[in-house]
Amino acid sequence: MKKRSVTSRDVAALAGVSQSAVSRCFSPRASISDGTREKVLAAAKTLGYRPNSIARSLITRSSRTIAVVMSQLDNPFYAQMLDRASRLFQVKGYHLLLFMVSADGESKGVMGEILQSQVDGILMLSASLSSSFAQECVERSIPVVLINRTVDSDSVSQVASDNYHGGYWVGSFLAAAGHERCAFISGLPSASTNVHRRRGFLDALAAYGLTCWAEERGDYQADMARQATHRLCGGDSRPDAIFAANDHMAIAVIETLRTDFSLRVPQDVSVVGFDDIPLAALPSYRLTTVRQPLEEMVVQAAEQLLWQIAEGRIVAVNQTLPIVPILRESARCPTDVHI
Amino acid sequence: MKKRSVTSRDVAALAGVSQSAVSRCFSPRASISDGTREKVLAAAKTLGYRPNSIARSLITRSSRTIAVVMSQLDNPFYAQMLDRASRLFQVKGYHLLLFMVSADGESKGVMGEILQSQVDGILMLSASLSSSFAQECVERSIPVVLINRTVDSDSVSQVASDNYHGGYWVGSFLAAAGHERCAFISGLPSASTNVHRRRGFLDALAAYGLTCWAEERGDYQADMARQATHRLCGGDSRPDAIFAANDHMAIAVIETLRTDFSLRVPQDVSVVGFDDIPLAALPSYRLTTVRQPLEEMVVQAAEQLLWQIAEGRIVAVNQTLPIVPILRESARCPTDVHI
DNA sequence: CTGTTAGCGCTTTCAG
DNA sequence: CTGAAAGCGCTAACAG
Repeated sequence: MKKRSVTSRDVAALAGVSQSAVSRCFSPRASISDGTREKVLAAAKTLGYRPNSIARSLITRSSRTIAVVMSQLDNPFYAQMLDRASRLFQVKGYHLLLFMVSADGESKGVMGEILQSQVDGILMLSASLSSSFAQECVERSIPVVLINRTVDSDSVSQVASDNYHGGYWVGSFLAAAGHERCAFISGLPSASTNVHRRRGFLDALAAYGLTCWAEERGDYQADMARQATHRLCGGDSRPDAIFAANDHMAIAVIETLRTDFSLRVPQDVSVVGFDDIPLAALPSYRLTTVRQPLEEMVVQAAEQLLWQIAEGRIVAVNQTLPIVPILRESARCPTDVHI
Repeated sequence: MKKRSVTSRDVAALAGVSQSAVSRCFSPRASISDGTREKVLAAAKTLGYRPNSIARSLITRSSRTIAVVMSQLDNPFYAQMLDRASRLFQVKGYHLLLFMVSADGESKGVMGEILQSQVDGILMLSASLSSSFAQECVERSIPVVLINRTVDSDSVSQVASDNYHGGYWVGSFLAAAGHERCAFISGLPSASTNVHRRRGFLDALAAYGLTCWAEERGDYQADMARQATHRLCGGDSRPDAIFAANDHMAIAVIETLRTDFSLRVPQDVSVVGFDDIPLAALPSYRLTTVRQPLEEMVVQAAEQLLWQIAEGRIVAVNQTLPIVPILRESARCPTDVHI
């Protein structure tokens, strides 16, 4: 057991004031005279007193804590998002409680724990939320914001980049450059990001009178993308362009193409990704990709969460942020590029 | 304000039992009859009751929460560690509270917040801890485990890989292969990992009658490593081997060598890293490096933390885990390799 | 096995 | 401005 810690009572006794005076001393906007404050602060210092935020949370009904749910910390894109979110909330006086779930589907158990942990808000970084859970959050008036994932509920906020048009851009870019056998390596089939990127890609291809030459499943994972590349190029004919649903996979595709098939990128096969992770810019890859406004997405999500918390009510907002095509050298370009 | 939530009282009233019966129902090993349990559970379900863990923490003096302090989420090595740690603690029924600090030195403010947040333990992932803080943690009997960082205090536990011998291996490997101008790109000067890797490297070189040809500061950051490479190779002569204090920098070094100086690795310059991040194994790099037992380090750190928490007392232990040299093709090999 | 009774450490009216 | 008093929701003796 932990040894009894120093309480506001102890400080009060030493300072010769009431316990509530001590409390006021550590409350932002409470009226207290300078004299008392000094006595209290002095006593607090000698005793090494720190207000117990658990007790504070219990009474204020606010833990100043945000739950972050995510699944893929190995994808630098989400690692970076977490980094940003953490620093951002820290500045606002909130702490992050981290929950990792398996890639697909939410862990039912985990969501239960989140609810019990009395967080003030929930941030889902590309993790799925069941509508029954969304419902329960609303009932407890805990705001939820999904980043890059949608849910069948009109009560949670969503922030996403324009995945459809990102996919559309890739499709038209590839088609305009004269590619005729465009393949798609998908992300998680259940992920809205994947669905939208794919839809956009297919629609663009169709607009050029093309169909997707082949489609393989990659689940947003590097090693699955590697296998998908093998299926794509192992036969008699092979694609002349591959759109991987994210950069993480696209890098794996490029490596596989070069190493296992001695194919050059983009001379033999064009490769396009999605996200624009730092790695994509390295000379070894020079990956043509679609940049998601990472920073902006986090900022918007945080703002929505914070605003709802301050307001004390749930106001669901759907935001779609514009993407930015990034032209590098991993894909052959149309003669004159129309972005 | 949050709407009043369902409490154990409400459940008790509906189930027609006492409030403490409800409490027992949700406590692991409390004696309660099946009949009562069913009634309570039924009532709880219809009301959507979830025990408030804040209130529970207040009385049990245990938040079942671990603070994780780290600075570099962009380094995949630490992202991976966080991932592992998170899942590991989750299984044990603990939650992680994430605190990001600036790369060097601890944020004084952050450590204060950690103390107030009443965590049961603190895990420092390559983040520094001042001895005064270590002291304060001991006084509150909050166990602390540092991973890959040491602190001048005999009351906190430390888990690290054998950085000295890792560096030593690199030095002797490079020297044995006949390299004569070995350069070192350092990590953070204040980091114990950097100090030990460097010391080992220098000692090995000395054993071969060599000295470090040049030393540049990289602070464990990719872009600083790029600049360091420029300083190293921009002059009249250049090193024939570069030891970067971690893989993250080594990758940047290779890219820079190839792109900005048209140098081949390892024919013109050998490059060795440290960590063995997933990227290091990619065909584009095939980085010779020193693997740290990531999984094992996290497991050991978690065990120590959990054990101390269970025991209720601080027992500082220093663990040094063996490293594993990974031979790939980014560095020229000695004719016959003695590992 | 169950209900009653004290609090955990703090914030927050409410008088003075 | 300050102290006294009443809980926040729950656990943990303690009787019955």
